[in-house]
Amino acid sequence: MNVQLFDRVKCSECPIRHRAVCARCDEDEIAILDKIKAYRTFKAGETIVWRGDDLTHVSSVVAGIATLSKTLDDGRMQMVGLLLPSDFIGRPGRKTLDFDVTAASDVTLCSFERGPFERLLTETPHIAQRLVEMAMDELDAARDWMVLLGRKTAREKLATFIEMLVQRSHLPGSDIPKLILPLTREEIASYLGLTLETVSRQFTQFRKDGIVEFTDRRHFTVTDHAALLEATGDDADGGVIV
Amino acid sequence: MNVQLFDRVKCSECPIRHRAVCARCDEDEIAILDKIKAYRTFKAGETIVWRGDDLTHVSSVVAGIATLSKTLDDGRMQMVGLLLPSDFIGRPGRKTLDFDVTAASDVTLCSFERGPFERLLTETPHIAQRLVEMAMDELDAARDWMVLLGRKTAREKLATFIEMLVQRSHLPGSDIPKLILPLTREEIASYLGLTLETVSRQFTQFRKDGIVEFTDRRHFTVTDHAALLEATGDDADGGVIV
DNA sequence: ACCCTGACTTGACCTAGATCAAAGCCGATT
DNA sequence: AATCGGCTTTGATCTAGGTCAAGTCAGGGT
Repeated sequence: MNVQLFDRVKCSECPIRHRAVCARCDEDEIAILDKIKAYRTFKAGETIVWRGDDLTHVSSVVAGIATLSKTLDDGRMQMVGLLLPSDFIGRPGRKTLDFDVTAASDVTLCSFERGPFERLLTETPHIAQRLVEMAMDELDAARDWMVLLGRKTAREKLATFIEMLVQRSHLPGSDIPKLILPLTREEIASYLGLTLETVSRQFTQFRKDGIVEFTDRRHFTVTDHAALLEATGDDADGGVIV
Repeated sequence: MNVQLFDRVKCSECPIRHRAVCARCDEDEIAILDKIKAYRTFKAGETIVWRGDDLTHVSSVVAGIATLSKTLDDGRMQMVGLLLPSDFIGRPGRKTLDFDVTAASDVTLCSFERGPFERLLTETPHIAQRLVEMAMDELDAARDWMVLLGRKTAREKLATFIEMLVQRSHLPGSDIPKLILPLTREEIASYLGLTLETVSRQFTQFRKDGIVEFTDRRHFTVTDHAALLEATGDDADGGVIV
């Protein structure tokens, strides 16, 4: 993904136009955003926001993947969120974040200065509404993750993680889930409350079970989606009765 | 807590007047709420809202304690939130909840019918703002809990739970934390991602370590608050340097 | 007073996943 | 093409916390 390229993209052609914080905006509102937005990019591994730092910008992720994580004094780390394209960084009424935001891959953000953006919020209910909606979705996701962290086995955790990738990257048209693994084993472990060794072992098991197939370390396909769902430990059926 | 009593309480004398969803309302706005509110009570153990059920009312907890919990098909359960007085049940733009809400003790709610309340929301920014603020706080709490569930030891989990009780029930004036344990060992275990036996063992350990002292099963005092903080595993010092 | 009953404690044992340690693998660098 | 340095895999061992199984305790009802 080329920054310079993105720099010239109009909102109307933006890949996340209909999912991001601007999703509900009409043409006039988009025109305002278009004027005050600025793309920013971060290399894989760079920290986008430090916990507690003054948030100069709020942003939408346009491309790439970022992680939200918290660290205990002794170094133990827990990821508390994963940002994929269209996800938002920043919160109404907060100047700081209580976690680090890190680029897991190269990341392109569509950013707004916080001050102007918050002023805009008061005048543009479509943005405020969408922001609240997105925050509510995050809260739901956080609670699902609490169940995963508190009660699921290592196998169930990894299955749930893979299924989440399928859900989030599966475009309604296509049907063969060919996936890119956006995180290292260590990062996945941090997300799932496991160690990297356990994650690796579970991947191996899924391979042996014929549930996934790797082409290389970062690319794989789900070869048995039913078995994957079964392995998540969640209410498996979405209403399908045979 | 007597229902009949509460039925006659004016908002202006309500114990949660300045912390609940109505916290920012002025006298005129409160007058409107006062007219459409209704108290409802639930006995300990009763379910207040079933996951997925149509939410007829939204409510603030006035007295008592309620739990939010999710259950996996095979019965494993994880609490995903604890509602204390002033906490809110219901969400802007949602007709259902994705978890069960259960009365852990006898509970008194201040309820509004969902329809009228949501209409009110659009006209009363003070309520909408406060609701968003409270949701954001919940999201923060959920993320802290993810760290607890994913990375903390049993001892750290229980210490964090007790410290949370201290924080939430410690009125700024008083200074001897004499606490009521609002949950059974099993419920605490469900909240902490542990088993009830482990919770019991850790309580015993804290007793032996002289950190807490029980008068009976539900009442105790924190006798060594510094040691309690130390045991939580969090950044212990709130800036205090000796 | 005396059961019940449900909540709690304690002990013995077991296991999933952590920890420690050693290779493999692969892309980047020279 | 050889070396290097991050990842990743795999194996051996350890342990925190789960599981199973007795008790113990306290309060409420008859």
